[in-house]
This record gives sequence, C-alpha cells and structure tokens, in this order.
Amino acid sequence: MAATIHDIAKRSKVSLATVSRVINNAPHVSEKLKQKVETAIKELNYIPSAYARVLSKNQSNIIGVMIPEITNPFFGEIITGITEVADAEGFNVLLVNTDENVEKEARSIRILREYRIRGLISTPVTGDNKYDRQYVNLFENMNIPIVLMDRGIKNGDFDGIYFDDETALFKITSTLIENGHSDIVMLIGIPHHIVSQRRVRGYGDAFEANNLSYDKKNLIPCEFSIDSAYSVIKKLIQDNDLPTAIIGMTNMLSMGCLKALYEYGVSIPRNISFAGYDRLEIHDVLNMNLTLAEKDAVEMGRKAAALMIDKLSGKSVPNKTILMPELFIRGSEKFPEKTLP
Amino acid sequence: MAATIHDIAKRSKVSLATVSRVINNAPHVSEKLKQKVETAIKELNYIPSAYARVLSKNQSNIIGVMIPEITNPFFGEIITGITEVADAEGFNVLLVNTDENVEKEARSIRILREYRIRGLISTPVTGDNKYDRQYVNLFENMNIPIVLMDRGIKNGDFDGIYFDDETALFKITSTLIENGHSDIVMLIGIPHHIVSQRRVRGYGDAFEANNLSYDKKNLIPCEFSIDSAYSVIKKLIQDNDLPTAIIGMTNMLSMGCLKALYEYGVSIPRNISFAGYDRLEIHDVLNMNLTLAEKDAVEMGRKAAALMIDKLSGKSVPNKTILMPELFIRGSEKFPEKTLP
DNA sequence: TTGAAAGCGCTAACAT
DNA sequence: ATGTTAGCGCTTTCAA
Repeated sequence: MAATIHDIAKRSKVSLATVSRVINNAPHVSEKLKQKVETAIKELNYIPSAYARVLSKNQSNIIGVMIPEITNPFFGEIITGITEVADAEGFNVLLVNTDENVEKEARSIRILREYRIRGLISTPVTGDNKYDRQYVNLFENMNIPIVLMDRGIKNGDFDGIYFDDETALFKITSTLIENGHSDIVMLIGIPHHIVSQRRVRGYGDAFEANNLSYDKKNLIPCEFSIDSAYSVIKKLIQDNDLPTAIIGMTNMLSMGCLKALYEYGVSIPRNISFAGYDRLEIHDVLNMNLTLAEKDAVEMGRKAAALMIDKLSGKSVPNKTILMPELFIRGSEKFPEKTLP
Repeated sequence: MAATIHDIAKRSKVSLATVSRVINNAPHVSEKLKQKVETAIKELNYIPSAYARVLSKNQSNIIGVMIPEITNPFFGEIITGITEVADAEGFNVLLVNTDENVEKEARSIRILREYRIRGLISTPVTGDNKYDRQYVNLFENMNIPIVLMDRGIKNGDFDGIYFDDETALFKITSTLIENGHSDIVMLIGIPHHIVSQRRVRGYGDAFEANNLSYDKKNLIPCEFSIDSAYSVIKKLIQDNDLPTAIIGMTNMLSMGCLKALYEYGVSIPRNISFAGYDRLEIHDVLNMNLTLAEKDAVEMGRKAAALMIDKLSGKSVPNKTILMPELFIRGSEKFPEKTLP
C-alpha cells in the first residue's frame, strides 16, 4: 500500500510528531531533521492521506457543489468560477450532478454528507412545491453553511447569489413591446417551477406597464429542454400559428425555438422577432444578431464561492446577492417585415 | 459535530459492532436490534463518515477523473458517461479539471492521491514531449489502474479508449478530394501536440492515396481555441487567401473557423467548402448541413468506466479500445460554385 | 527542539 | 447473535 507517516518516521529516524510537523510546515523543527524527513518523503513517494487527516482534525476542507445539469454551459461556467476561487483559498471541491432529478439529489446529498463537506453550494432541483419543505429540512439538518445559486427554495430562506430574472424578463418583454409587438409567445417550461414563475411575472408586468394585456395562450408550458421547445415551435409553424415575436426564457428553450425556426426557414427578424434570456454559444459563434439579456455565470460561481468562504471564516453576514443580467439589443427584436404565409 | 457510531450504539444500547453490522447490512443481527439501531440512526440523523470507513478498510471507493477542459462539451459528455456507469457500480467519482495546464495537472494528481483513488481515468495534458517521460513516471508511481481517454501518452503504453483520429481525418480529407478539392486548409493546433499528429497524418495519407500532394502552408498552426482559429481564418479572408475548403480538426477549431466565415459572409458551400471532426452543438441546433465525422463521447465515457471497473475487479486484460467516428455527409463538402473575389 | 501517546470514527477478527 | 478490541494514518496535547 501507500507509504505512511510511520514509514517516513522510521526511515528518517525521527518521531511521528516531527514528520507531521514537516508535512504541515509547522515551526520547531531543526533544519537537519527537516532535510532528513523531506528526503524520506521523496524517496518513498509519500502523500498524506486525506482520510487520516480529516479524521484526526475532525474537519474536512471540502466544499460540496451540487448542480442540476452538468452539460448545460451555464453550469459549466459556474463550476469554473467556483473552482477558481476555491482553489485559491485551499479548498477542494466535490462536485455532484443531480440531473434535475430529486432522487439523484437525495443520493448526492448523502454522499456529500459522508464526505463531511464544510459547506454546500447548490442549485437545488426543487421548484416542485411537493419537495420544497423536505429540502428545507434536509438542508437545515446538515448544519453547515449553504449558498444557493440561481434558484431559491420556495419555503426556505437561504443566502445565495441570484439573477434578477424578473427584471430581465421585464426588460426583454418591454423591448419587444416598444418595437410594436403584443403577440409574444414565451415558452415557460414547467409553470409551477421556480425557474418560470419570476420570469412570467416580469413578462406580465411589462404588458401591464404599457397598459396592455396579453393572451394567456401565448405562455406555453413545456419541458426545460431543447427538444421540447423545438416541438412546441414546430407545431406553431405547422399550424400556421406563429406570433410576431418569441421569447426564449432559458438558454435551452432559446435553442429549441431557434432550431425549429431555422429548420423551417423562418428568418429573424424578417419573418419573426426574437429575444432571449441567458447567453447562447451558438450566438457567440455565429453572431446571429440576437437580442439577449446575458448572465455572467462565471461571476456567479466566483461570488458563490467567495460568500461560502466568508461564511466558513465566520464572517457570516446574511447575504443575498442579486446580479443584474445585461441586455444587449442587437436587432432581432425589430418588428418583422412580413410574417410567413 | 455530526453523530457517530458511538452515539448510535449508546442510544440503542447495543455494541459498536452491531451498529456497524446494521449500517452495512451484514448478517447476524436480530430483527429487534436492527429496528432499534435504525430508529436511533433516523433520530440522530446519522450518516457514516467516509473518512473513518476508508481508514479502517484501507481502501476508498473513488475513481479519479481528470479532464483538461470542463467547459468543452466533448468532456461534459464523457463525464456523463463515466458517472452513469460508476454510479451504477457503487463507485464515487472525484473530478478534477486541469485546464490543459501541466502545473494544474500535477496539483490535481496530488489531490487525487491524497484521496487514495482506486483508479484514474484521464485525458492527460501531455502532448508536449518535454513532459511525457515525467507523466509516465507519475502514473506508474501511482500503482493503480489507469485508463486513458482520447489521448495517449507518447512514451507510455496505457490502456484506454481512443478514437481513430487518423482514419477519421483520412475519410474527411478523402471526401473533400473526391469533390474536387486539393487546396484544403486545416488548422492543426500545436503541431507537436499529440492531438494534431495523427490527424495530420490522416490528412496527408488521403492526399497520397489519391496521388496528390498538398501545400504544407495549408497546415496552419494555432492555439486549440475558438479565438485562435477565428483569428487565423479572419486573416486568410482579409488577405484574400482562402482555399477552396477548410477542415475543422477539433470542435473548438471548427467553431472558430465558422465564426470567421459567417462574420464575413463567406457562405458554405456556395463560397467555400467545409468538413469537420467531432460533433458541433451549433450544427445540432441550427442544422447547418455540415459534413462531420462525429464522435460518441458519452459512449467513450461509459467504456472508460467499464474498463476501469473490470480492472478493479481483477479482470485485467490489456485493452485499448479504438472507437470509430461516424462520417455524416451533409453537403458542406461540395465544391463551391464561386469563391469570393 | 523533539518525542510519546491519546484520540478521531469506523471495520473486522476474535471471543463469548 | 452480540460484544470487545485492535488497528487504519494522522494531529495534537503534554512531557521531556
């Protein structure tokens, strides 16, 4: 098996305590012994056991990170931001993926607890009311600092970093209204999900602020996936039921909408207008002149990790940071010249 | 702190051994005691410590996964495949990201060793000859099963799952040649990097097989990034130096090329032809009729995890699996009607 | 400056 | 079927 502190002690003829001091750069070791120990460490290719260390110190240095969709670039960027800060502060990150699945979430939390994480940074699956109370309990039982990202828990009050989804959708919708739109379709995912509720409110408020009302049929439920959004828009096209504008409420929903529109040759903004929420890699690459309210996910990750580290060092001021997405007007919001037949 | 096995034993008035048996579903526990213990576990919200368990068993159940680019969807899919299999087999995954950086790689390996991983699944940064020997030593010193993905190590001989890059590029290039091309630019990244070498060979072999020779200037070095590829192609456009066809040798390089072409209105395949290696989300979404040799990265992840688990269970047959990417001919390979001015 | 020894939470061999 | 106990590899008093 791997070398242990005993092997090092024996080979360098010092005590365990001295070896431990050398490993941890602790004071009170003579240069001579230090050299001997370091030589032995190299020769035996020794690496301390995280397990023994945690056990004896009764404390890990792991921050748990739980995200719902590892292949979504939004979360990829968040992870980048978190690890950047955690690395710099000497914390390890244990990453678990829940696939938007409550059972996987429960299993993931168990694993994180087995590893005695110091704090949890999470975008919980919740949003389905049924599980809310349960998760609030789960989190509170963990008795460690919690930082939520992007989504709150309905019946809980947790610190975290959020985006102002409501204002973002208000701005997006207002922009479209100012361009003459009132027939604006928005795919809203699962209606009672926490992700959709604030955004729908922003949408509605924009109409209200302009003394307009909207057709409730324009808020169309679907799954939060590219495929589902694609199917919905495809059907609108086939039924000749397209509005004058579409809002992509999340990056995945935007991609599904665009996929259908492109497949059927519905051109933006010649035949239909479009505005979306969150960045889109396809836009970054192809410069499609899409009007987008963009979120800085890397920054969200950094802020979440920084907040966690504050909490772990006792600076435990309550903190809910609201980040404001930036709206880029690029042309796709313009009223269409002529809608398709 | 968290409850321990002692707390459970005390509360349910049994011995530590009995609690341990219940936790591990071991035999020889009466139903009555089992109930008592389970009740106490629930009441105290007890979760066993991974650290104590690993320490006493002298063995972790962690598979280390080291990848170089967490935001690259290719690796995102690989992770999905690995965790799918690892979860099913009861292994935990510790994921580290090296950012294609040798120092981060070294630090990551140290962390993985601290956590006493049972095996390592990795796409090493290597490719720079300078570090090869060093990594071979590092890996061999770890004394655990190693499974490499996608890239080998030049001076080492490790089991793993690879794609047949050479044949893929041979097919891609041949397809273009058959369509009348001979002026074919390929961005090759860093020339001595292991990622480019086999692919360049496939490119060259296709010319040879057709009794043609190619202009060495058409193999253009760059960084392995969207931005770098973008700059190179942009310069070709501005210098009015475009070939009749471009090959995107990786997904990132493809995106950079496409970005520049789209920005300058160079249309595919009207003004220039294109063929690429690896899937492209922008293509999946927008159906750009790109001819692509596509890799199944999720499958690579599954196979890597399965191979690792075989090794861990002693079925240690040497195994280098070569996956064949599938070539989809979609039209972008056709010879351009007219190249731009 | 150095070392001895107790203890962290669990498993497993052994005893009852 | 149940309990006792000796480690696992490290840290941390406390003594010397």
